[in-house]
Amino acid sequence: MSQNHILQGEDLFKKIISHSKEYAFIYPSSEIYDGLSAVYDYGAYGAELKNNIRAYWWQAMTYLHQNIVGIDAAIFMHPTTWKASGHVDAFNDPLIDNKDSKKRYRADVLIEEYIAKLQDKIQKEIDKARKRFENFDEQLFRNTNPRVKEIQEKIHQIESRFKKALEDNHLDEIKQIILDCEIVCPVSGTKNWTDVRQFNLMFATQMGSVSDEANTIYLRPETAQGIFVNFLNVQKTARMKIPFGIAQTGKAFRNEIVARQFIFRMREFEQMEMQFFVKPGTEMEWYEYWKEARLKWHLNLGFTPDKYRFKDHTKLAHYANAACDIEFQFPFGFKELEGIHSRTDFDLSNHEKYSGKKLQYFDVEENKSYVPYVVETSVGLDRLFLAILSAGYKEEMVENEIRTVLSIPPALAPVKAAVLPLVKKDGMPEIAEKLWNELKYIGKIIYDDKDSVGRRYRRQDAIGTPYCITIDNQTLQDETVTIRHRDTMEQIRLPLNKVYNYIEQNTSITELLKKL
RNA sequence: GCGGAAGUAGCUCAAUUGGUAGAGCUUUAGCCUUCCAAGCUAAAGGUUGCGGGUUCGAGCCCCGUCUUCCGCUCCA
Repeated sequence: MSQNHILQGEDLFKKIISHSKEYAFIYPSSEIYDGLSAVYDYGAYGAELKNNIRAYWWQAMTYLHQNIVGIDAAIFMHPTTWKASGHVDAFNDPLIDNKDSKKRYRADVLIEEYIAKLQDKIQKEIDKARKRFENFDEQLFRNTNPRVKEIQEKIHQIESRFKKALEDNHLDEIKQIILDCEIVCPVSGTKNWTDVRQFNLMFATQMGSVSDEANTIYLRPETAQGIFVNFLNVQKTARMKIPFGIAQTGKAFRNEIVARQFIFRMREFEQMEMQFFVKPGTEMEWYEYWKEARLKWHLNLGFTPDKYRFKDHTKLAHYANAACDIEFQFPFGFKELEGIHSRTDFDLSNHEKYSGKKLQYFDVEENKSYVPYVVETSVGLDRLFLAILSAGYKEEMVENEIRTVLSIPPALAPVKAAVLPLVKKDGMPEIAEKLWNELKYIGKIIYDDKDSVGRRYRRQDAIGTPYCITIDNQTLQDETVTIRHRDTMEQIRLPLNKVYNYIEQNTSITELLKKL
């Protein structure tokens, strides 16, 4: 009998990475040139699996809801988009490292903390004086006390230097301020600093032939803004009434300081996002609704529920009033798979402000216009891909041999079935070819007549093919074939003319959606 | 970006003190085979990540660089 070979953690992760490459799922980008850091390409079966995951999401969103429609916005967007969204400010951090403690800090935070310390000093002087004098006049004290005046002057100097340095993007000057103020590392206590470096998480490029500042555009760091800027277009032309959602899948780009863990954090990645527009005040109900709906969608894939959990955000982003993640147990621990955020009216209001265009909805029931609130669901397609691989990868002992099998949902499997003539003679290949030609409209079907049938079964196990159809001696007599199941290795016998429906039913995304 | 470890065939790994780059699996072609990686024959696959240096001679030693994994850090 079979015995599970328990794999976890780093061992499992390494196996998945090499399995991905060996079986045409994922390769490092531009590998013949040594690869490109944190960029990967999807191979023959990887691309199929990825397409299937995307289809499962897209159909669940847009087919199963009357009030959700999809769009496909461009990656390039007007530069002001990213000012309105907050990405220009929030994604621009001057960072500095202490060489002794190896700790990294935001240079602007170090300086601000130093200024705060000076202000504490002034406060102490004031508190002391308050105790000493009756009829204490704080303003007078501030204006006259030489010690306080001196510190106040220093703060003023640093602030104006700092402000100018930030505006001019003068990183050397920011470092000089840190040195001049003799700011030390809280951990090592030394002033042994590296240069200040700017980390902009957005990739910039030029549009048009002349490269100057004005032509700088960014590769989108999230797909959501393509939905927000199209809010009115979609609402009016697709005739949507609140509450309604807009769904989109597509590439996004972030110049991560550290991008790691295989395809978990890549510089180029694909998001599947749905922005749900609701009446202000009802957002928390919808937030709860989507939390449940999204978890259910994940659980419907059939992996054990203990691999998923919710994690509430304690520190909320600048746009959110509630946020949580659906975390998945990857080989390297529980990590974010999907984010569900209540984004308030932050994005739409800001786009109103920056564009000067009204982005409001006229509610006939309320007889008034308002800026809708937004509840967002955002999944990383690549992360989901990795989740499915890591949950599905198994090594079993079968008669003292290791059987490697990708136990992934049949509806998502890159190859739906393999057609195998038991031997390459007696007309079996001809029947198999004919069957392949019938089945090919279902999805990717493999024909294989090389090597022993056992070996062919194992090859299909390794890429997660749920069904193997074998044409054998009995087929020649009664037109039945065996269908062998990937997970149990058990076989059933079926008439040739029933095979199409059997495979189609058991591997269709539609059937998976019906279970939701 | 810092620190640690690593990089040899598609995959997993060898290669004595610095002395002719190998094996298993996989792949391809064929033989034999009637249900779970069987056997036989043959073939393919490498500028040892890349670039320098030391040496009569470098996969091995030194320097640089790229990539990956781990730990920090970062993740609106």
